Amino acid sequence: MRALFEIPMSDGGEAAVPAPDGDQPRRPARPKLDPEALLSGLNGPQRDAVTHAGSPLLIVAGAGSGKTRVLTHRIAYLLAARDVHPGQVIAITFTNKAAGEMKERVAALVGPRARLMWVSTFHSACVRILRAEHDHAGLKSTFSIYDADDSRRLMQLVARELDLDPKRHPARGLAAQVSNLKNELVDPETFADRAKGPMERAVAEAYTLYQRRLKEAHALDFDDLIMTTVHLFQSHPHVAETYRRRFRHVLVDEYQDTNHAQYQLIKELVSGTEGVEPAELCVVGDADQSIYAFRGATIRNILEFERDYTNARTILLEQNYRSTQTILNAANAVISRNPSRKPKRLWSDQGPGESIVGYVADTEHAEADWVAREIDRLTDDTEARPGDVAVFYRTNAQSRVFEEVFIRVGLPYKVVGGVRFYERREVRDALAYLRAIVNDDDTVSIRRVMNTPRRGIGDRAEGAIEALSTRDRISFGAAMRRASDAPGISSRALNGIGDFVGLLEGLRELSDTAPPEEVLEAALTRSGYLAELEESTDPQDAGRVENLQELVSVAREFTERVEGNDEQASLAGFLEQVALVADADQVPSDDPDHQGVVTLMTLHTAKGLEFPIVFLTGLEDGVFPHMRALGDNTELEEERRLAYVGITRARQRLYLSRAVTRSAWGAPSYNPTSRFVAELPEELVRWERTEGAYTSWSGSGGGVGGRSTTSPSGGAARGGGFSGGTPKAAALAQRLGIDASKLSTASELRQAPKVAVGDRVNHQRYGLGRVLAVEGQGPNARAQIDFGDQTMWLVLRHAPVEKL
DNA sequence: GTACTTCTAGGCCTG
DNA sequence: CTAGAAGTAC
Repeated sequence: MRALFEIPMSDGGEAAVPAPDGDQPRRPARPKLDPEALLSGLNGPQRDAVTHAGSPLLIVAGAGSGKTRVLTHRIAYLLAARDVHPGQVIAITFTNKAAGEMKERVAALVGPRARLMWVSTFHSACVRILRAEHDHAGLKSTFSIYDADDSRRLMQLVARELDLDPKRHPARGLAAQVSNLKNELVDPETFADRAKGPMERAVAEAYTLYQRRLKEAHALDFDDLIMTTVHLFQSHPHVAETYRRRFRHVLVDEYQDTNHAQYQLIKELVSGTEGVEPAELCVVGDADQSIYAFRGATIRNILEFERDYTNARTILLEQNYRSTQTILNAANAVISRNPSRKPKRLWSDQGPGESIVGYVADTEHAEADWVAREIDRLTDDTEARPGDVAVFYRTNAQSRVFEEVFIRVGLPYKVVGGVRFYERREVRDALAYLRAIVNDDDTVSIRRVMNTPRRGIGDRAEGAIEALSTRDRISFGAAMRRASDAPGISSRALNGIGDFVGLLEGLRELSDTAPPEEVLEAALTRSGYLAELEESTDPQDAGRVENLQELVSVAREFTERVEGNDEQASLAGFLEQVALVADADQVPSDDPDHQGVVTLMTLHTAKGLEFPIVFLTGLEDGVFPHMRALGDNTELEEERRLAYVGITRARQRLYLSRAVTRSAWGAPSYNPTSRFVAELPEELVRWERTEGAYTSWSGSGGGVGGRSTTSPSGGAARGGGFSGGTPKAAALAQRLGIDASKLSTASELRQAPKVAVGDRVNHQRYGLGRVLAVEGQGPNARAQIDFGDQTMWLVLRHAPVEKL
């Protein structure tokens, strides 16, 4: 990593002159950056937001109001008109994608100098600070970062150690509560003091031990990254002062999504100390788009900004450059139902545009049929390409029906969400190997892979090692090296442990000289992990091998990129990169036409995106708004904001649909119309079909035959899958700044497997079978397959069948 | 007795 | 789909 406080010469060759504050008279502008040019093309409020100087600034940016443009131009303006040095700017976003985009757009305005700014997510910024100040924070520089899954595993160990009843205190729940406490900056001692009742006391105990185990493992979980940084600033004022001196301009995007810890972090950064003036703060957000309360975001941070920061100025951006006025009217109507909301009304000069179209289907299948037919009509009329269309739903489970129908009619699509690349078991296993190599104290990672693949080390042996480590107060890794001292350990287990210890040592040695991708490959081959997958007959394992290959390429790209910056490619650096990238965001590719296929995603995932055509589906009370929100006004308001987010994604056409009956958990349920539909002014929506129009023609998905499109494999993914992680890997690669086109796309498109009579095949649902007959060719090929208990004809292109 | 495999129950809201 | 339980193999 680059030295933290290096302030090199700017690209123009001019010496950097840090400006004490913003309000000084203008100097002659740099020749390349004309402040006036930065303001051209902006509307009034946007201009004000860019030029405002001095007091804290809140930019309330409605959906589609040009928020990123304002932010990037403001940064450029600071440099151009106010002589701010880029090294004095820190801009914080929530996703890596947003950070990358902002960096790019600022660089386009101000040139390579942009590299001197910190533009990063909260988590990345904190890691950067903690790595630099690790000795002050009591950490070793190679600390591990635990994601939610690692946290849960550690919590499970802790809960077992404390003999907590797993029914009353599931690890998941404990981890969630601890996460909430950390987001509130409540440390274990404080919570233990105030814990009341057996439930809270159990949580307090778990939190205390969990935190101790984390420390022993030299690991931080995701929430720790923020909390530890805040505590570091509070307990080491001189450290805080260093950063306060450096960052004279603090900008925060998506401020409505900040939790208390993040709020406090910002507060620490911008508060003045003796001899240090407070930094200039600018936050951007939209309370109406706050949809992350469930993970600690608190809308109060944005609502109370003016109270938190005296002299604060608020600027409203209400002109929308994305949607038609009809769509905005719908959005305004829905969101205005939220009480105690600050008034804001989006408007557009694009005119009313198309009417919103509504549809009431009898079943969820009929709903999906209608969506497919409508997309087909739009594409046939060349009003849109599939890539212009997005289908939104409340929960991931709802995607299944759409996938089934889209596969059947041959409509190409992709699902965004679901199991992410880095969440896949094989990827996590591989990363656990790497973490065990880097950090010998990382108990969670060591325990994860010490018997993967099988080495004959079972629960009993694991317990014996743990007992030894407790008894002799040594780390789990150290105890493993002295396994023969562990009482009651079997010789079989001892052999396996010996193998594993030797393996790690060899890999550790290799990692001193070899780049990450080589260490990774060595770990996978030497451990036998790869061989086991390659020999497996389970068709899923082929995809796993592919995913591991992707991970190796990701590592290789990392090495190449880092070496290009004259930095040493370390394993720890790679792990850090992956840990941060693997966090919260999974954002679809930025491909201008969205890869030419219809995009399916949840409403939460849709935030920040836009599509010419949007289908908002499942508009039923109990589905959207979600059942769990129906009885709670606060949650209902958040659901309404979610509706607002969904509606405002649409540029030209908005479709609304619901199903009268929908089967959930096997049983059909009848849900009333979503209350959000009733909140729309009637004249905005043209209902193509309403309840009571029982001319049911669902089921056939008619009229879409004869296509020769290739269906993406996404449909098979959810059921346990054929699609490897390739699309996700591509997204990951993109976020890592890697050329995704270099990644294999072989598994992206599902081709009909070529089979002949007598071949053995594996069907995702029906299992092993033998081909009895084949008929037709190419996309139309069908095969008769004997599955033992039944025989059936299947269209090979659609059936989740794999040749063995 | 230990490790490993198979089975089934419980779970899904959203990142 | 994942974790615990029961069953099987060594």
